[in-house]
Amino acid sequence: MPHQLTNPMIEEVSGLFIALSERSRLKVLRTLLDAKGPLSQGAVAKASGLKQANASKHLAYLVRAGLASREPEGNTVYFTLVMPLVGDICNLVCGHVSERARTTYKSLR
Amino acid sequence: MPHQLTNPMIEEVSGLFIALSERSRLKVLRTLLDAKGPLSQGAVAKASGLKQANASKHLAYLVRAGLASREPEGNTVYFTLVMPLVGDICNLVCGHVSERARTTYKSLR
DNA sequence: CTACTCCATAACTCAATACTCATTCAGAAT
DNA sequence: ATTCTGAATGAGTATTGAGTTATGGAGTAG
Repeated sequence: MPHQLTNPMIEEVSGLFIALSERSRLKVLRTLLDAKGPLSQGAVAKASGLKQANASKHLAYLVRAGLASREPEGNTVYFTLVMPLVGDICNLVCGHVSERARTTYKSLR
Repeated sequence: MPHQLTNPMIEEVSGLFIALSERSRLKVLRTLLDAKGPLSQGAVAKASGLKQANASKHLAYLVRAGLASREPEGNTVYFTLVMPLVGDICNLVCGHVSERARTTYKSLR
């Protein structure tokens, strides 16, 4: 049974997609997705090629959006992806994108 | 098997999510989703509460993004959703959102 | 031809936000 | 106490994009 896209839902859905629509944030997500465990902010910044302040903001953003969790430990702060949705969406969308790429490629031959 | 979020893919994925992250565009999508057939631009604008010029831009945007198709017919232009992805994503995300709403609600009692 | 409808586009305004730099703060180590 | 490291935050800048208004074009009806 398909879900209905009600007006109040549009707010939330929009928020979620905004969180997922930014290149830098996607890099952070990929980093967290690859590392299956928690990563410190520094590690995320380094792996995704962002500066410290920027990574900090994007990570905070993801936490606010409910996509990541934050756990301080001593001096450093560890972030983990809140899995179910992100993985599913990535699979779905990446599948679609590569599918489309394949089709486009074929149609150009 | 999970798909890999490669660097070039990030461009595309980002573009797709940007297309899906705007309230007005989501309203247009919902309108097209509800009407299972093609809709004229005017009909879309009216049903989604957007002004003509604005609806025109968003529809053009969706076509560019590969989410809708455009078919002129005489004087008017009909738009249709390119289904598979949009429906799937909506189901996935709407399901997640309503799930989270339910959880939040419960945790507040 | 004229008038009307439907759509696209340009110019503009305005708000949002990504990025950087600099600073501050907290915990750890010496 | 001082120093060092990891992280958060504020100010400032630049960019992006949504929305509106107004105009032009293409098709249709009268």
